[in-house]
Amino acid sequence: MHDLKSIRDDAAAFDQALSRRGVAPVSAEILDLDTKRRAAQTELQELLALRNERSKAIGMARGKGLPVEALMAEVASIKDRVAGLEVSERELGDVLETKLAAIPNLPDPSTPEGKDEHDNVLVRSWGEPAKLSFTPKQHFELGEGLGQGVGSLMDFGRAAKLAGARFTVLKGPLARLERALAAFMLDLHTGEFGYTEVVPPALVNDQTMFGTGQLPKFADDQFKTTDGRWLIPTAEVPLTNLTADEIIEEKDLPLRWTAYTPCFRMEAGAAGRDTRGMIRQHQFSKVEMVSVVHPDLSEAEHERMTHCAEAVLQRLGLPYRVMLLCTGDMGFGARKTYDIEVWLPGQGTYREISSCSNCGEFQARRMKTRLRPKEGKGTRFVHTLNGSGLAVGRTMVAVLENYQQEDGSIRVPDALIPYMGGLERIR
RNA sequence: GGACAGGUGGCCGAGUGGUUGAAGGCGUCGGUCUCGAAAACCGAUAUACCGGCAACGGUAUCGAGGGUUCGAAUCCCUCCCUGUCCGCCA
Repeated sequence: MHDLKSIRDDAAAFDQALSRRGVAPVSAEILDLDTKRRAAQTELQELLALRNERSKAIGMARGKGLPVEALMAEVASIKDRVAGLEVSERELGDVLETKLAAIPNLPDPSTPEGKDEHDNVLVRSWGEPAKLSFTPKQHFELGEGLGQGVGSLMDFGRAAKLAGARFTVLKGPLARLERALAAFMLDLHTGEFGYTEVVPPALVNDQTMFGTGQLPKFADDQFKTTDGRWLIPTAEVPLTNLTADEIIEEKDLPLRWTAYTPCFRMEAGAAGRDTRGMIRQHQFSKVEMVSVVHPDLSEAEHERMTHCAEAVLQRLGLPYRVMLLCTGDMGFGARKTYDIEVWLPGQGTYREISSCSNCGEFQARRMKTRLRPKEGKGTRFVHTLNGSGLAVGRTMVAVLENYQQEDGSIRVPDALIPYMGGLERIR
């Protein structure tokens, strides 16, 4: 959500920043609505002031036993005009809100301009893709080769029977691998990086989805329940909204939260993409990191958070690269995003496994999350950040493909062996 | 799901139609006192928006949204949430 004052102050700069994202100029329309709404508001408030003043006078006159008929007639005439102005002020305000709510965040100056993922910029890479003496398999070939029949460790067929396409059933050591990965990630983020573990609701209301920017624009990407709630597409939604409608003391910042939750996505626009395997599912689990920070510190926090996500891959020995997303590939609420892409030997390519975004005050304005500074008066909007630390399903894919052996078995990464009850090889 | 009781400022809590943004207390901040601290005393202490260069003025907000009224924290309706009891249940 954008600050009307900032659009008023420099409409050209606002439109220019939006144009970097390929969004057509909107400031003229917004400012026109804003002007009309403020005019209605000012007139309304003047009338209300008059009404309040006269009403008080009625009360005082009554107290003194003086006649009040003339005053009452005057207030009655004000009332009709108030009703009309209230309607037009509200309608103008609603239109304005609707327009504003659909405008994406402005890109940070350091976000490169570009059309799509081809214009993303390589920031750094870590690890060397292993040179294998055999032709590596893709994760689903490996997974489906483990176990047989109803004992299959990675079972897409029975998942389809239970729920349809884009679901997976994991069993035995692969089911445990999912749990091991999640526990390993949570231990790292809580034990070494200062995040507090949270178990949030996986179902949230409209307001919560609005706060982080999923609504109103992206309703079609979400699952909605019959009682009007939404299945979270990411734990970013409940974690970030923990601070909604709050004024936080500066001394209590930064807030750093992590949660392991299922995530649900329609994948409406992804027909035909990643149809095999568990890269793109309607349900997947993810360990998410969220930070709520003082506005002056969000850039540093963004770098820090990205390193926290990278640390997971480093300890698992999985090669990756960090990409700075261009304006055209960035999400609705972000002003700057790093994607971490892990090397998948079976696919012979890097695939996204984490996305770390600085949303600036964009979400804070939608949520009404402010901070009270130690010094000085008033409040400021906080900055919010979120990042995957990491997508658990995709991390499993990466482990399978990078640790595969020629016989189709999977070596367990050293860091995970304790979490696997000492198991060193999945076969 | 049923019955009852509630939802007031950072917290506790008063307030059942009139000059109440809201008594009182606690907390917090500033000051007096003190070598310093405690205590005591004095003062300050919500948010958003509108108008204004500013000083300042105004509007709204007592869970949310409607309604009644000249005027609503106070009366009516709907919804949400909390508590207690009952039912059910992982």
